[in-house]
Amino acid sequence: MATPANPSLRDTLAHKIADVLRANGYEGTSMAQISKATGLLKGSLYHHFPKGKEDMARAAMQVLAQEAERLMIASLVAEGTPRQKLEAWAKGVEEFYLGGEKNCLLGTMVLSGGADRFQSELKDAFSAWITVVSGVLIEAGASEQQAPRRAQAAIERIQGALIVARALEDFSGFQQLTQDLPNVLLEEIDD
Amino acid sequence: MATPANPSLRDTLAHKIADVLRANGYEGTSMAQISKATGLLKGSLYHHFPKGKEDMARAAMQVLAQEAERLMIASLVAEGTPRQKLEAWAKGVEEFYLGGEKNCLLGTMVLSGGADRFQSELKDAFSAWITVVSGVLIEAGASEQQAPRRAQAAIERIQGALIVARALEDFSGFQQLTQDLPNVLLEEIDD
DNA sequence: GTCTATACTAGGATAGAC
DNA sequence: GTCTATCCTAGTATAGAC
Repeated sequence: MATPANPSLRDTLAHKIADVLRANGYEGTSMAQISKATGLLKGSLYHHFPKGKEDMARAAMQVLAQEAERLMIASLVAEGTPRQKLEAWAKGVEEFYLGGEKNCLLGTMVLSGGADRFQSELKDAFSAWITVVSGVLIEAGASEQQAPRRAQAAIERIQGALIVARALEDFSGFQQLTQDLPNVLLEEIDD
Repeated sequence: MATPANPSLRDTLAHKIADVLRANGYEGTSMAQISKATGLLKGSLYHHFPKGKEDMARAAMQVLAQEAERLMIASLVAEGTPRQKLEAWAKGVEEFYLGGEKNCLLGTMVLSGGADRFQSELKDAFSAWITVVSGVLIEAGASEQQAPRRAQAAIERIQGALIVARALEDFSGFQQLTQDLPNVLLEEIDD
């Protein structure tokens, strides 16, 4: 199951680790911070993540992928009109990133020294995300050429909005974005 | 002058350091990497940047701000129609980020552990950038409410496109963006 | 202005007791 | 499964010769 009712301890830890990584980046996160965030001392962490920090980051990416699936992707592949799906998606985006206050772990990894280490995971995650959004746009009447471009543009905008919001210490731009997303994506769908 | 004909050694070093920081983030960049990139041994670097790594990062941000001024901002405040300015700007964006292959130091800082340390600089830099682009949009007939939002959206998109391009190992999306930017910004300017 | 040498800390990781 | 203790390296920074 994507989100089990009784999450394993490992998953619970991974979730806390994900929070630290989202806030500080891969190289910017130390074992000491992880220890503090999880309440486990260093030695104990290696019991759950034998390969150390890289292992933890991978687990963090996995649990967040599950949460993203639940909050954002699921609505895109559910029943409903394209507009309904995109509106549910936008709402999930808002929730997943806590109105812009939590960074995207993927984006953070790309810019914080994890790009080489996790290249294939990052590529796959973004590709998959673009593909699903693109599918809804095709369903809404976009051309096979237009749809993926438009989907990628939307995801780019989300990534950028998170950065700019954090820099400006003003999250209204991100919240504005999640409100506008469905309309922007469906606008002039046939050109 | 923004870009002196004979750049000081410190500026030359700062530029090389900026490249490393753009690629690896603040916490992801070590003195060893900086030493290799500049050709100076650690001890020598402290002669030019007494306060160490933080000093170097600040200097890197300054020289890149100058380069950004020259390549991107200058055209926005020069003579010409809004469209001409935005087209020159988009070309500068393409050049400044080397078609998407070089990250934005500002965005990188935000996500790689430099957000707290350089908060005020990051805020000022993004604010200034948004303001200048917004000015051109107002000149093009956008409302005082619409212009800054649209400008911020464009800058968000640039930031996000850099991340996604790097993750996908495909820079065509970024290049597409720089081509479309002027049209997107001027589209339906009066709503 | 650059070098060598060195100090010192923090970071990641391991072994083994409980 | 968590702890303590320890190892080792890499990290930042400093002092002082040249």
